[in-house]
Amino acid sequence: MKTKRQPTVSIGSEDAIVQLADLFRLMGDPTRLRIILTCLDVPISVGDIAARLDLSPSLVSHHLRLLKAARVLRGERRGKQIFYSALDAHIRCVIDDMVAHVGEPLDIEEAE
Amino acid sequence: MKTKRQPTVSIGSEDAIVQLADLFRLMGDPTRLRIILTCLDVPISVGDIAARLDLSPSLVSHHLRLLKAARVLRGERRGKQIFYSALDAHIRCVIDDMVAHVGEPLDIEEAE
DNA sequence: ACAACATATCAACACCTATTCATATGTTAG
DNA sequence: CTAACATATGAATAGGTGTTGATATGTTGT
Repeated sequence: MKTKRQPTVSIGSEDAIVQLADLFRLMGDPTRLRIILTCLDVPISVGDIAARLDLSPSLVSHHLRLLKAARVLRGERRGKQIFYSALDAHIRCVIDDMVAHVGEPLDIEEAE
Repeated sequence: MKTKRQPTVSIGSEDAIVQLADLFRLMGDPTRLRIILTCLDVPISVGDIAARLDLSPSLVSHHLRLLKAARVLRGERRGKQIFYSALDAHIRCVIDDMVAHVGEPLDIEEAE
């Protein structure tokens, strides 16, 4: 019996790795990561994201298209505006795990 | 009482976001992600990584430098060879969560 | 219908980065 | 010390990508 659970998708597959890397790359841009974080709490419109993060609506929309295509966020039309929110809770888990990683890696010697 | 635990690092900070994005960006390259995955199981030398992934030792070394600097992997010299392994278990958690995300996001309509 | 607003798309540029090849550093055995 | 191996580093290049500004699409009101 192994302690670690079997992953849902076989990691060895080329396609799976590329798909995973695509998602990580999407979160690897500070602007896009900010947009993701802004959408995690509550659905928010494109204009409000732009205003809160001090970005042009055009840029926000560009990033939202990528995030929507990658199924990180989903957009729901409500009148003129479109409200974006996280598609599921996994992204928050991923971010929390990474925050935990950043928070405590300083127990090894820092030899250079 | 909130259901979600407080993150270890305040996400709102600019530096924290950039640091997180840096880590995600590192995992956002398929070659680097493959290297990370190869090191997760057991410490492995640069040459063995290159051989297993069919990459040049030079390229592997380049990526390992970045991953070591970002504290994703650690290198331990053993004779002529240097064995790389994950610095902590968080990276595996991050990947597992992302795999879970990839595995089950197909419950919403796929309208295009 | 039109006007006003919200969002999306297009093209272009500047910047970054992954890869390759050559070379350097470091380690062990003889 | 030299030779052979393992890894690291440097420069150069090709391809990718974030950002901007202009324009287009879509929606609501009058």
